Amino acid sequence: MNTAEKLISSARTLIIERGYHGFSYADVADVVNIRKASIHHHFPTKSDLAQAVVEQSLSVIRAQIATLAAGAFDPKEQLGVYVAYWERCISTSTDPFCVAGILATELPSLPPALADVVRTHFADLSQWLETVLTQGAAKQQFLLKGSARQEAESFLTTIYGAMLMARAFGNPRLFANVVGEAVGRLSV
Amino acid sequence: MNTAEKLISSARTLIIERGYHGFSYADVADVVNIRKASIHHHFPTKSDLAQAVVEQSLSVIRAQIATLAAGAFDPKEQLGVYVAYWERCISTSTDPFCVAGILATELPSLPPALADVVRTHFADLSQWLETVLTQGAAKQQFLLKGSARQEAESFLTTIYGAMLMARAFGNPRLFANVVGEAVGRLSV
DNA sequence: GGAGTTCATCCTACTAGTAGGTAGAATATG
DNA sequence: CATATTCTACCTACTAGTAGGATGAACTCC
Repeated sequence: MNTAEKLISSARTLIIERGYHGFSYADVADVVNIRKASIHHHFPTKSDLAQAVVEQSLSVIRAQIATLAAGAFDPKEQLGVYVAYWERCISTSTDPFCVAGILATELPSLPPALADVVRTHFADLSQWLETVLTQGAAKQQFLLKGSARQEAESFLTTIYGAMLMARAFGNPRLFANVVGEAVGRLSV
Repeated sequence: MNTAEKLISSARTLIIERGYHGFSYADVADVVNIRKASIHHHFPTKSDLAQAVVEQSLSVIRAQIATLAAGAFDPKEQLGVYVAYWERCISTSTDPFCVAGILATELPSLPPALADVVRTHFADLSQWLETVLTQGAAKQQFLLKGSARQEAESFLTTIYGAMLMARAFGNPRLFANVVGEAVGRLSV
């Protein structure tokens, strides 16, 4: 892992723990063991650093969307992998929150360029989910009560709400319980 | 409205917009039109001020719990009032988020005393909701698929998740849509 | 192949500005 | 008078960001 990657990684962890306004270059410098000023060589501003963190997550989502466009995939399996990913993150407490979720809370006070990336993250994520649900319904894997768009919004509400409630109640298992029920409701 | 109340009110608005780490005494001083140092007379520390904000919300919840204990109440109506309150807050953009929800996101980085009040807020809120659901099920107003505790956790997940998604997607109507569906699922 | 040059990286030392908080005097208010 | 409230003035610690230099690896050119 090169320096830039280390900076992104530690910034990600810090944002998840404390939010954008809750961490500083000094914190990152301590973790990566580099001088504060050196961070500016890689990321001129704090917003740039945070943007890089979100863009890293975004690239994963975009890769998934590309897989979808490529054709053959199993919608139910894709949704399962997505849910399992977060269940694992939260139950093991390694990055127990989505960085875009934390930043979304702070959206009105974020630098405009960073806010844009966060909004793009949710736009792309919901587009991916909508496609998965549409394709899954066509294959009789899912039973949608409303439009794919509505169902995607509801499902993301559950995912992000459950992250927040797991944190509020100090109970990582809450996530798996609540999300598991939502998946069950979606399945035929 | 006396000075302390003004301070609490503006701190509430600022926390909702920017989070605990995103506002300062200088911001509050600007809004209330008072010197920064004068705030310390009413609230010695920033944590004290934020605690007062959460405790104000908490007292409303506790009043509701007391109403429940007193006996006669209509569970379905109580839930309707709760949901309508937030729908109004979010659609009119006057305090479009629950202050405890914002602070819950920041929980790991909050001063311990403040974190305690936030956790108490969620403990009391879920207790209230659990009672409402239990009583409503007894009166055949609600149909619970799991335990009242599980249903309360799921419902709060929807409420707080929908607040977050409404902010992330910049669409206040998302809240009413998603929460409305959750209420429908609960109703007989 | 050696000399000069460019470039990325990281450093020390610094800036202006803001953070939360304090001391003590001035001013209201009962 | 006494108490509550607000003020000016200040403090220390920290913020993001900058200036300018040291190091060393890679590239060019004769």
